[in-house]
Amino acid sequence: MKEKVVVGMSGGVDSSVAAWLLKEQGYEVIGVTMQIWQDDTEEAQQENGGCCGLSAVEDARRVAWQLGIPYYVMNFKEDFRLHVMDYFVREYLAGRTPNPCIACNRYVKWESLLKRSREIGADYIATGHYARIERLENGRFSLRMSATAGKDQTYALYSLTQEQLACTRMPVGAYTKEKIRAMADSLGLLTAQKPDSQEICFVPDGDYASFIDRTTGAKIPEGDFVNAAGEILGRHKGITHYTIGQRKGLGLSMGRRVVVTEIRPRTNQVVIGENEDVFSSVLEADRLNFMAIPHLDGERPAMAKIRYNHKGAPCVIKKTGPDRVRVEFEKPQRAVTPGQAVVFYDGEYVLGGGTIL
RNA sequence: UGGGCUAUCGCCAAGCGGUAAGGCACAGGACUUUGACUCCUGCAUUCGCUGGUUCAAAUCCAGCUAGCCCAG
Repeated sequence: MKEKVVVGMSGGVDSSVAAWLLKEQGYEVIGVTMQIWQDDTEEAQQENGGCCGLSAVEDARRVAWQLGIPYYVMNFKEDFRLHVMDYFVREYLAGRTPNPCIACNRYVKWESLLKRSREIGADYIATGHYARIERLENGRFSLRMSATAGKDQTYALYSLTQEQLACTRMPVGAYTKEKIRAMADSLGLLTAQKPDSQEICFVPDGDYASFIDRTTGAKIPEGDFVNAAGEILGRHKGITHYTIGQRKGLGLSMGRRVVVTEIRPRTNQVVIGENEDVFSSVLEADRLNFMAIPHLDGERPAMAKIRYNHKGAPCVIKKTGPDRVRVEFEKPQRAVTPGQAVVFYDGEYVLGGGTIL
């Protein structure tokens, strides 16, 4: 009896090849595309699909047909709205900078999709992420960076639990992006040449601030740009337009590069300072999840990434509470931003991670 | 209406007779399954206005206009 796996198909190259690889590995594969934000009525479906757009369903359906596997579309709009879009808006209004992809992975892709997949008899779920799931000597499951150096997606997956990792497959993690495309090409998959997705999928035009305005139904109020001394430097377009370390789009010509150093939702102020002011050697994080280790005892050295595209920096993690750690970097890091995730690594393996406070 | 100073891209600012630096801002692109960051490209045929001197002026001269400062 073959083991059954549900592959989340986004309509892109990676998940297309993932489905094929699993079939090759002997699984009974079922293709599923998660409908998460597309408006039923909105037919203005641009070619810009992101990871879950319009053409996504058609492309995924065709690939499934090419591979000869059953294919379904599952509706996760409610979960997505609740755990991703609402969270996204809430965080920005609170002056923090959310990472919607991480929330989507955790709540929608793994919680909801896994649950629904089990309901239809699947043993596993799989995705086209560039990461490897491995079982360590200590018996725990962990994520290992993908074989493609510059294309590692473990950062966005740090919140997966042991149970979730145990029943997940990420077949493309063992290959390079080039190799995956080459496979898609030789298989004649129509998604072979689709460009990588990017930006926030539910904000195709990239104007997330306007998206927040539309969602809340109210224009986010303008406010003052101030310096550390409290002097007013100008007017900002609403705190949702900014994040720590940002220097573009400020509209301030101070004669030198100037950046956002702090966002104060209470007073609706955005603090401006020098680039040097935005470097920090320490950070605090909570909402922790551990992978390679069951929990943290005392302290331990590690490499930490504070954003998706961060090379990682050496640090020491110190437990400061039941669900709280203090991270001390060897060297100051630029723009440690509340709301973003900090993910710890031991070599290529994910130790765990949390949300920056 | 005595005296002095200054007027160069949206902002700041080089230039001092030889045919308009740079920075910031802005725009476009690259990068990127988050926001940012970073990188690349673009951005004054023109120097407050009008004349004059000169082969040649943003650069010298004159007048005008505007702003600032000091005296009244």
